[in-house]
Amino acid sequence: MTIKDIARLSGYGVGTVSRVLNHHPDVSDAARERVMAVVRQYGFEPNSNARHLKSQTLSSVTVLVKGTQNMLFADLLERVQSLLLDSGEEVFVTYLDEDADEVTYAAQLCRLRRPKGLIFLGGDLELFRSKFAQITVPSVLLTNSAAQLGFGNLSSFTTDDSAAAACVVEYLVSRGHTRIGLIGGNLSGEQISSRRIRGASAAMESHGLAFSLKSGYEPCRFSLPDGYAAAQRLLRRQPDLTAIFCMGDVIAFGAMRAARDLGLRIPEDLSLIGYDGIVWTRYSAPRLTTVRQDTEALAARGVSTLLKTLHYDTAPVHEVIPFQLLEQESVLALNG
Amino acid sequence: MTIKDIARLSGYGVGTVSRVLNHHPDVSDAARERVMAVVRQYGFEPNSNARHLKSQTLSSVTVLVKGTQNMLFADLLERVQSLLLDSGEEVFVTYLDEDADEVTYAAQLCRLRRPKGLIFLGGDLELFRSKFAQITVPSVLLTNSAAQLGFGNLSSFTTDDSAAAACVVEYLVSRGHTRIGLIGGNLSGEQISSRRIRGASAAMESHGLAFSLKSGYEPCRFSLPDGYAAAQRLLRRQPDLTAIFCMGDVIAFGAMRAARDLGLRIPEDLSLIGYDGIVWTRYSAPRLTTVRQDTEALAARGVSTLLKTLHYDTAPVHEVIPFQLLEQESVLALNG
DNA sequence: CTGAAAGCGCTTACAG
DNA sequence: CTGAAAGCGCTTACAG
Repeated sequence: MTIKDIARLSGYGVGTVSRVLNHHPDVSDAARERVMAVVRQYGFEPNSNARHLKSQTLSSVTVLVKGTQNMLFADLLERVQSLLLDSGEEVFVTYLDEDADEVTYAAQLCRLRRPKGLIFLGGDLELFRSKFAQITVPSVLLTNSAAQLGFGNLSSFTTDDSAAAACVVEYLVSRGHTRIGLIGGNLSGEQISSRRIRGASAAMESHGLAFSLKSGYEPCRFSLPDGYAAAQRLLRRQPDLTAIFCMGDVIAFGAMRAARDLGLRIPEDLSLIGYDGIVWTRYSAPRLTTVRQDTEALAARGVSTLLKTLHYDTAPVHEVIPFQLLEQESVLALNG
Repeated sequence: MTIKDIARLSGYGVGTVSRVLNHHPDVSDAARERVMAVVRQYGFEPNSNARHLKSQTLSSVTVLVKGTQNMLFADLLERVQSLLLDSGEEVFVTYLDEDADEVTYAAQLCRLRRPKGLIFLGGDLELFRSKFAQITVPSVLLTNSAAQLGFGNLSSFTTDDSAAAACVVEYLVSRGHTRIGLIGGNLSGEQISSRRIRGASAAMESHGLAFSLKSGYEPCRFSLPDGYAAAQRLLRRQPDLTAIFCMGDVIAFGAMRAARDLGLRIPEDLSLIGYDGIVWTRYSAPRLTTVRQDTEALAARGVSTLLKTLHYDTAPVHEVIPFQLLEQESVLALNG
């Protein structure tokens, strides 16, 4: 069943059928109705390859997810996909390793697949700076800011990671904590987590707390086992810590288990604070105090901006989405 | 940059270039080397739409994930995608709602996108029985058995859900539990969970335990909030339960929180047992006793079977992958 | 082993 | 408003 069959069956030419299918205005109502009747009768679906070939028009929106274990991205992905589908866009999802080069991958994808737009869930700014120029389709980066990069086709929406991390430290200090450790993410490049780490360590220094990245920080990937291992290393090295700030909730839950296996109670013996605000933080025992990123707003703003830049030629948008310190049960007040 | 440019630049015709690109044997070494040199020099990538248009050859493998919150599928997806990529297959992922009609969706996808193969992560057998006939590409169903359906292009790999559920009940009974509740999944249709529920309730009956689906079972979706709500309903109705068997780990963690909010300690006041064996079960407090599905084997067997049926015309395969009862810390021995 | 040519199923100026 | 025709970038018999 091709457009030719529909033409024959409806008594019109293929041109007219094509125009009806593409909601072209210059078609008579009679033709539109007749053609659609036949299309519906046979359940005809135009061949996507052929359509994109000729029109050189671009196919679906592709979402690149950096890291498979990061529940924050799972949450964002669900929202993004559902918003996109609601707008009638086809969605293509690809998972990349947390340490993969998402920009090079995306560039190759563009050559092969000609997506009409790209949404990055997570991204290393250093890679964007050096390689994004080869990508020409409208793109949106979520959870990191590309404002400084100045690409005409790249918007971004992010939490103010540095402020949020500082806010966490303020909170811990206000609860009497002075020996605070840091776990998770990576300082290399400009990964999402690097601003958090820098923000937190700067805040500690501004409070005159003795903190060195070398002894008070352990990098790790965003997964339970990695959080577990990092917390063990840190707690062995610095057994007198009263609080650990983890750069992701998943990491924090790994750390929670590690602390318990070392005989520590949460929060009586060790306070723990996460980042992201995934659903699990509200179901754990204790419930995890964390920085809640507004995934609803991130997804909504990201998708609507992408759709806009897909249709009109608007300038890129860069926004900071407010976060919220979600005070729950995993931090003990030492002073009160 | 098209194949024509490569032809011009290499001094050969487009036919020869195409043959080189497709590893066709009837090409001279000289032509192959010359063409590939030009291809590499310009980083040429053939247009995927055009390629698939003419050859009517099929594009990528599509993975349909039923349910976004189900961590078991996240685990399977990661493995499946990585195995497929290792074999040089393009992978396309689509998420569907837990209650969506995956077969109708897949059929439409086949018409539009012409995937070369399909992998279903979860599926309702009733939908497969009534509608899968319209799908003609090689397919694999994971975590449910399609053996009884007899489709020539549908393989399946699953845990023996009914035996596993019976095993859970045996285990609880052997620990002295007699008042056991059931949470999660859906009895309607032939969802993945329906065998578990039937297997468990049959095992209880065979032990002469008073159990009625009506009062001892609460259906729910695979998510933390749904598990929470279902456990609350069940515990309010049946406050004297000593154990609850949850049809998924995510549900069990929701139930754990609900029990605690009702003032119950796990496992001292209430034993909890899950299903799936997701990573979180090994990091929670208490660690969750659960049925561990062998995701590594499910993914490996599923992918290798799909690849085989993609290339040769082999008969479908249906296998039961052994499960393991992972005894951890969430079940109390009442008789010990 | 290679080239010229037809054709995959659609879209889109171009006439009318 | 509509049709006939060219063409998107590739693959694949068909000759040679």
